[in-house]
Formats: sequence, structure tokens, C-alpha cells
Amino acid sequence: MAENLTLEDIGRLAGVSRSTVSRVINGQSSVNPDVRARVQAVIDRTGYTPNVVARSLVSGRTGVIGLVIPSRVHSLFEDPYFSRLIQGISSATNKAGNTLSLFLFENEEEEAALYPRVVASGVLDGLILTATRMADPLLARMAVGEIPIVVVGRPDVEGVSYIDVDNRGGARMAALHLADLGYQRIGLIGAPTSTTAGIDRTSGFIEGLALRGLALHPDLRADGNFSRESGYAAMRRLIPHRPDAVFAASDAMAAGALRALREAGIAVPEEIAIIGFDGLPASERSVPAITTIRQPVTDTGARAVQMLNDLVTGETQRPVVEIMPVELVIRESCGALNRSIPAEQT
Amino acid sequence: MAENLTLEDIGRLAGVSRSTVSRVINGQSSVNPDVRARVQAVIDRTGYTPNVVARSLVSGRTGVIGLVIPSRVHSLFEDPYFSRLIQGISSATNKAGNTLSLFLFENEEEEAALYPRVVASGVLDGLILTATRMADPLLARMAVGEIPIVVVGRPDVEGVSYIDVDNRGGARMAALHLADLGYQRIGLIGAPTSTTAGIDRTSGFIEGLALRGLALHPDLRADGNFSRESGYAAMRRLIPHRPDAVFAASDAMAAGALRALREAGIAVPEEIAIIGFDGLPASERSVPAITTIRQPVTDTGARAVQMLNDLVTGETQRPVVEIMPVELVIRESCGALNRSIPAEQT
DNA sequence: TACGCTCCAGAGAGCGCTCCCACACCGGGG
DNA sequence: CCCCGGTGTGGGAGCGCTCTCTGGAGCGTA
Repeated sequence: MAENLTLEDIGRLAGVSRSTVSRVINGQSSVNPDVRARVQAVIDRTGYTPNVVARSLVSGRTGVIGLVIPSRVHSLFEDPYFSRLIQGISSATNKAGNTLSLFLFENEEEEAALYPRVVASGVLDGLILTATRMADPLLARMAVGEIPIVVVGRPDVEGVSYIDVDNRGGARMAALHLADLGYQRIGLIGAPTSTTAGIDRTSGFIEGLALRGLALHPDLRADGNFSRESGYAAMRRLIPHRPDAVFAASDAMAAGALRALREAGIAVPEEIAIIGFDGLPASERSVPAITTIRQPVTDTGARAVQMLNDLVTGETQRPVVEIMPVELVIRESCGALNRSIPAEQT
Repeated sequence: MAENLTLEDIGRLAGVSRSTVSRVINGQSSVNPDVRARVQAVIDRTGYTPNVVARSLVSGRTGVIGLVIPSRVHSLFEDPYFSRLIQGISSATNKAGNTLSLFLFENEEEEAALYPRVVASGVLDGLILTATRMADPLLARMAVGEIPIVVVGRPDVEGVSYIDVDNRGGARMAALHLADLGYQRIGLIGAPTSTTAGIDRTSGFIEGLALRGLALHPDLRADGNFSRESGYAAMRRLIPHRPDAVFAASDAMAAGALRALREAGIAVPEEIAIIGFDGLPASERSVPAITTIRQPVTDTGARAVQMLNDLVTGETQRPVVEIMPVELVIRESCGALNRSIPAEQT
């Protein structure tokens, strides 16, 4: 059924004009109830669905939003972060009645082709950019463009709407949690300072230590690149300096650190405390279960869609910024449960 | 630059008509080289990009293909299988110059809304369906529809184009590998028989055993649901019956089985051999590294896009079926490396 | 010189929709 | 009785493109 019917066809079948059918479909008021019912009956019977392409041509809106995942994170796509982000975004687009186009790039040429091919060509109402790096050329090109964009994660330029989790506040929480448990020689396995998340988590952590009169000794800092392997390597560098607690700026790095400690025969949390960041499901299943700062990835994705839609409809105009709250999840790896110290979230 | 220029604008700037500009853009031959150069210069200078929506309205093609991941696998989306499949599909769509829309559904209502909202409305040139189940209502609805579809994985109905990996042949290989290594009490951790992949892997495995004069004893079979946890549980049920080798129909289940064996103090491969199916990267990193049947997930996705495009352009008409070859990857968990038995791939 | 051919460019129609305007109809007030 | 306003409906224009048709220019041939 329903093959290529047009408004005109429905009108003919219902004995009215194209315009009236259009009004019925779009729920406009000035239609006689009897006529409306008659038209609706024909629509239901034929299974007619408006051609969205034609509609888009007139309205200038396509109802399609794009999600860009740049080439660098290609290999990291198996990172559950992106799966969850996509889920949140997809769910929100479904609810909002628009469709999601995914742009997963393999190299910079493909990235560069994005602008002429899809942005300028008018298929997209808006764009969500993820994982922008410092001085991202893609972001620079897009930001001047004519379609609204929302960046997930804090970009390093001004004037663009973005949504980020409270990396700084979360890292501060982690530092306070460790300090309040009485740890003194607190180390850091930092995320790369080539990312704003890395910068924010590091600065928040140092800030938190400072609030308790502690400082981060250079020997007790080793940076990784978010991955499990890099966390393992970083922990091995840290072990000789005997920290009594370590904040790893990602759960994957925390898991790697745990492995390094297990191999070295150092008990967690008895001899050293570990706290992560992300709140990945896997962090709960590890032994010991990792205390972490949970970030609301799915919600962040959903909220990004809402922000973008507001931008598209013109409800909001200026660049908008939103920071999602994070949460301290106390599990086994810091020893807080044994010490019965009140679990506060500051 | 380049804000909402039309063919007419470019024509005016170049001193020619709309039609001529269109001919230049679409590379048609009957344009005077001088005129062509002049028009091209204006296009380059202005950064003009054709409006694809208008173009689609005329041509009836949108260049967009949809990828449907149904609600059931929602929780499994973190399964690397989907990440890799999406990568393959995305890469192929990028190369083919079309765009990919992702439909990730949370529940059946959303699934049901797909048809009127996007299929009938004409935004999609074609559809790739993944992970269809037995008697999939979604598939039943789509298959009668007017747009081409390609299913990834063997569907349980006739007359629809699909691409699948050689589950049966791969499982047969696994059985032969174990039998040829001299194992006698060979068990199975099967995939659910509610999926065609589960059915095919089980039947292929039994077939392989039969080729070596072996049979699958009912006590040595325990089915799981592809997940690590289910593999763990299945192995625990199998242990009392003392198999000397087990084929797990997914790498995740093989990993779960490995864990159950480690807990039971049973050495792999010394006391029992384990072979998996999938070829996930994680299977290589486990201890011991899991011998497995590798399926070309990314290639499968890419090929699905090509099949769909051929269907869309009308190059192929009848339902097409393609089976991707799989490959035996010999690692540590079957003991083949120690026994220096020639590693053949049948 | 006249004719026919090829080559190239422009004008028109139309894809299916939305929006705007015109107009018919009806009832109430002057 | 006419005029006015509101209500409901139809028709036209136009979104930006592609495709077909028409026709002028330039050339060769008889």
C-alpha cells in the first residue's frame, strides 16, 4: 500500500483540495470537523505518509541531526563511552521525532569532506561534535558555519555551545575523598593534557588536594592516555615512589593500575587506595570494585540533543554552556567502607 | 561564505542560465569548455554547494541509508560486534558518498514507528537490518515495503537479501580442529537457538564432529546467550561431566568458560581445550589466548552497504545472498601450538 | 544560396509540499 | 437592504533542483 501517494491524490479521494489535506495533516484549526474526519479517513485507509523531502525543501528543516566522531577516536570506538553517548543521543532524537546521522571518520580527508558534502548542502539541521581536540580544525571550520552545533566536552575555543561533565568538580571530589580518608602521599595518573578533560581533571584534583593542605609531588604524577595499558604503565612508574593513594583520571587507567599493583603484590585498598573516573559498568565488576566518579554519559548525550534542538528552533540564540553533575561512587578500592567514614559527596 | 546560493545565483554571476550551471555541476558533456571554466570559477569562488534536498525531490534518491539496531540488543550495544559492524558500514557509506542514519531503538513502539516515520516518508534509499530474531515483526513489515533492504545475519524468512558469515562452516572447522587434536569428549557451549547464528553454529559443530565419527553427548551441551556470564554458568554445568574440550559459540562465552575453569583449578589447555567464535580482539589478550573462529565483521558491514547500493541503483534485482568466509585462528587455548600438529584451515 | 546537420544554451515544466491570498458563504448590525 | 467580519476552502506561487524541449549559431554539402 501507500506507494507514492501525494497530497493531491488524497484530496481527490476525499473530494477536497491539496490545501485542505495539508491543513488536516498539520493539525491546523480552520477545517470543518466533518471535512477533517473525511480526509483523515482517507489518510488512514490509504496509509498515506507525507514526503518529508518535499516538506524539507519548503520548510528548510530536515529533522536530521548529525553526530560526528572524528578519526582519532576511531580505534577507541569500542570504548563504552561512545556506545553510551550514542545511546543517549539516539534515544533523545527518537523522542524528539528527528533522525540521527552518524559520521564516523577514518581520516582527515573524510573529515574535511564533511563540510561541503553535508553541512553546506543543507541536509542537516544541526551537528553534535564529540571529542574535539585542542585547536581542532574541524571545530574551527564548523563554528563559523551556518548551522547550529553543540560540542560534547569543553572545546578550547570561545563562542561555541557545549555540554560537558563536571570534570574539575569530580576530580576535586576524588581528591577530597582520599584526603578525608587520611591518605597523605596521594598520586595522580593523569589524562592527557592535550584534552580539556585531562586538563580539567588534573587541575580539579590539585585544587582538591590544596583544599586539604596537600600538594601533588611531581614524583607522584604519571600521565596516561585514558587506556588501560597506559594506566598499567603509569602505575609501574609510580610504585617505586610509594604513594598511599592514587587518583586515576579514567576507570580504564584505574583498572590498569590495579593490575600493576596485583602483579607487584601490593594489596588494594590495604596498602594503597585507588579511585577512578567515569563510572563504567566494568569498574563495578573488577576486584576490588573501583571507587569512582560517575559521569552521566547517556544523559549528557540526551541533553546535547535538546540543546541543539533549541538552537535549531531559535529558542535559544547565544552560545549555551551546560555542565552535568558527577557523582562519587564509593566502592571497595579506597577502603572507605571498612573505615566507616561517612560517605559524603561534598 | 556560501550562504544559500542557488543555481540561479551562480548562473547570474557567470552570465549563463541555471541549466548550464546544472550541466557543469553534473559533469554533462554538452558544455562549451570556456563556459564550463567560467562557471566552475564562480562555483569555486563562491563555495557553492548544491542543495541536496531539492536534488532529492527531483531524483527520488536521498543518498541516505538507514541502519537499524533493534531494541533487544540495546543492552548489548557495548558488544564490540556492533561497534565494528557500524565502523564497516560507516566506512563504506563514506566511500560511496552517501550518509548513514542510525536507528537505535529502545522499545517496540519506537521500532513500529520506523516504518511510517522514515521508510514510507521517503528519506531513506535503503535499509540495513541487524540482529533480526526468529519471526521478526520488524523484518516482516519491512520486507513487503517499497525500499530495498539488506539483512545482516541470516533471517528466518525467504525472499530477502542478506549477508551472513559462514557460521556453519566455522563451527565445523572448530569441531574438526578439536577432533584432529585428538580430543574425544568434546562439549558445546551453544548460542541461543532463537537466533539463526545459534542454530547454524550448533549444527555446523555437530556436523564437524560427525565427520570424525564423534557425536555430541547431551550431557556435554549447555547453551548460553552469547554473554560472558552465560558462558561462565554453562561451563560450570559442564565441568562435572569432564569434557576434554569445549567449543564456545562466542568468544565472550569462551572467556566466561575460562574463568569458570580457572576458579575450578582446571588448567587450559593442559586439562581441557577451549575454542571460541568471533575473533574479538579481547580473545587474543586473555590468558591463555583463546583459539577462535574469526569472522570478518567490518568487511561484512562494508559488503552489506555495497549490496544495498546495488539494490538501490537497480543493478541487482533479485534477493541476493552472500556468505562471508571465516578463519580459524590458532592460539593457546587448544594446545595445538605445543603439539606441533599442522595448523590447517580445512 | 539553400538546406540539413550538430553543438550548445536557455526556457519551461514539474518533483510534493507549505504558505499566502482570494473568495464564497453565512450571520448580524446599521 | 447592504456592508462588515469571521470562517472555511481552493488556487497560485515558489522552495532549488533536473530534465526535456526548443531554437539559434555555425558548419558542410549540394
